[in-house]
Amino acid sequence: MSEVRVRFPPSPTGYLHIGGARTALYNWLFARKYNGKLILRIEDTDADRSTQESIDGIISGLQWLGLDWDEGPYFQTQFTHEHSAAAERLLNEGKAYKCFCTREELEDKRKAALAAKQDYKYDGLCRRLTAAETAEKEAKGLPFVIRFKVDRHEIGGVSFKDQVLGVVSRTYNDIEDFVIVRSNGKPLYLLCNVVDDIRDRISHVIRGQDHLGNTARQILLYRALAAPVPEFAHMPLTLDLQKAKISKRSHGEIVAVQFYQKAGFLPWALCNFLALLGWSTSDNQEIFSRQELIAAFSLDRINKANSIFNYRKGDPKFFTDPKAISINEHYLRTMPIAELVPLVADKLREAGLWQDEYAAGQKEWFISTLDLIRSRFHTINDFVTLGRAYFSDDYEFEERAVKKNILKHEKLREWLPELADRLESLPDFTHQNIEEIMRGLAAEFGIKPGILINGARAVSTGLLAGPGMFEVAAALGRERMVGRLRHKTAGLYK
RNA sequence: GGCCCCUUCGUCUAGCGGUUAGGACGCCGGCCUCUCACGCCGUUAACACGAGUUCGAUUCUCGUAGGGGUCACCA
Repeated sequence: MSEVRVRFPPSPTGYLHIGGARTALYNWLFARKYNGKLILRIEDTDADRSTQESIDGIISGLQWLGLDWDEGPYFQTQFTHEHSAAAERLLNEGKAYKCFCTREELEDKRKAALAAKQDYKYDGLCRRLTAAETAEKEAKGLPFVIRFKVDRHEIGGVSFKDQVLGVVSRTYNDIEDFVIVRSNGKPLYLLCNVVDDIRDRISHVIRGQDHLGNTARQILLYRALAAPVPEFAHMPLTLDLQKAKISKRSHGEIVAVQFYQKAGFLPWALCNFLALLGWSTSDNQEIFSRQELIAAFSLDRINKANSIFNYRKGDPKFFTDPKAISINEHYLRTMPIAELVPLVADKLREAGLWQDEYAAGQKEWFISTLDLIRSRFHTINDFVTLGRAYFSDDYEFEERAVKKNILKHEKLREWLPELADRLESLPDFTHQNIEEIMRGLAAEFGIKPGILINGARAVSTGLLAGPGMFEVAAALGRERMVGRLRHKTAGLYK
């Protein structure tokens, strides 16, 4: 294979959504696998809808995901003259023509065709204009668009071998003379895209299947411009549970990459999940490091069928596709703890819970505490919510925890402060010693150890569930543990 | 409606003529246990339908149905 050059060309009309991110990811994987180049090109020709905010969002989203590019960002509007020149060239070579039909005329014909249940395609009225007629209309100052002249003499059509779909064909008859330049002189997407891909020497166009219908027309353009036609790979689309294409408009932030960033996802976990949405290996491996995924990725193992992004609106436990969550959890508890530390530190800073000591004198404590609590967390946000009691004395009490583990046993009001006394006098505050004390005390009281243990957990962390209590106590430290048992217990009975 | 693409458990998927149709997530159950997770073990659940080709079709072909995409002077 000669030099691999692929591109990701978002139009900056909204945030980066997961479908776009997946397209970017597949392009990135392909480029990295073949030591090629990934080009980022912002397709901002639609001035009305393009915004700087959107551009910033797309770029920061890609950066967060760790998808780096080699060239760009280029901006399509920077090359308007090239697009126009290409149109001019096609016009001069007789491969395109000026069309003076008005929108109204076209609209009427379209409606008439629709009413008669006929398929509408441009009838080629202006294609049949003589040079003199064209000149005359132009002299009158009539506005015109430029249409590409689709070959009408040759039978057959355009066909290409899609890297995902296989051979895809379309007859010339099904392709109308499409507009390549607006009446205001601005070139249209179909042309711009091809001209840019030619200039950027794109070897593989990897994009969504929603572009499948554009491909035949674009191939015609490549040929007319005497440029080599790239390989195409059309990825399946991502649909929602109702099988509608996911979009920013109808699905909101759940499909925005930024949402996952805010929700405490690990960027690579999201990439890993996205990679699996429409692609797989023959051995069904599902967890991949970067290097593994780059090595394993291939276009021909991209699934042909659309996949469904499985999320249930309004279910807090599954606020997004459960598989995405489970992959995130997997990384959360298996990734090297050293890599997790800075990510959690950022979240703690945002929440105002960070202390510089965590990176200095208490570094070892900080690391081991994260390690202790991470196995039951779903996202890194959980460190500042469910994990709050480890970093602050100001934490909430879960109602169920208080009810079930405190109020149910009236005597805990005395037992827990007593436990505090015992713990305070412990020579070494290790979890083994703590266990000995707690079990011993429970025996003295003649109660099941669980009552004392769960009560202590509820008071010291505010939660119903958590890691083993003796380790929790050790992590909290003698001072905080004793203090909480002593001073926070009574208040819970009010 | 025209054109194009697609169709295996609820979801993501493996399978490329002969399999008890496999895995993952979710669900449910169990083990572990101070709780909840983790981990481990197990259960539930699928080849859209109909013809053909074949000794034999989930797999190949053709229909039907269903789904999706696209039909702009948006990208």
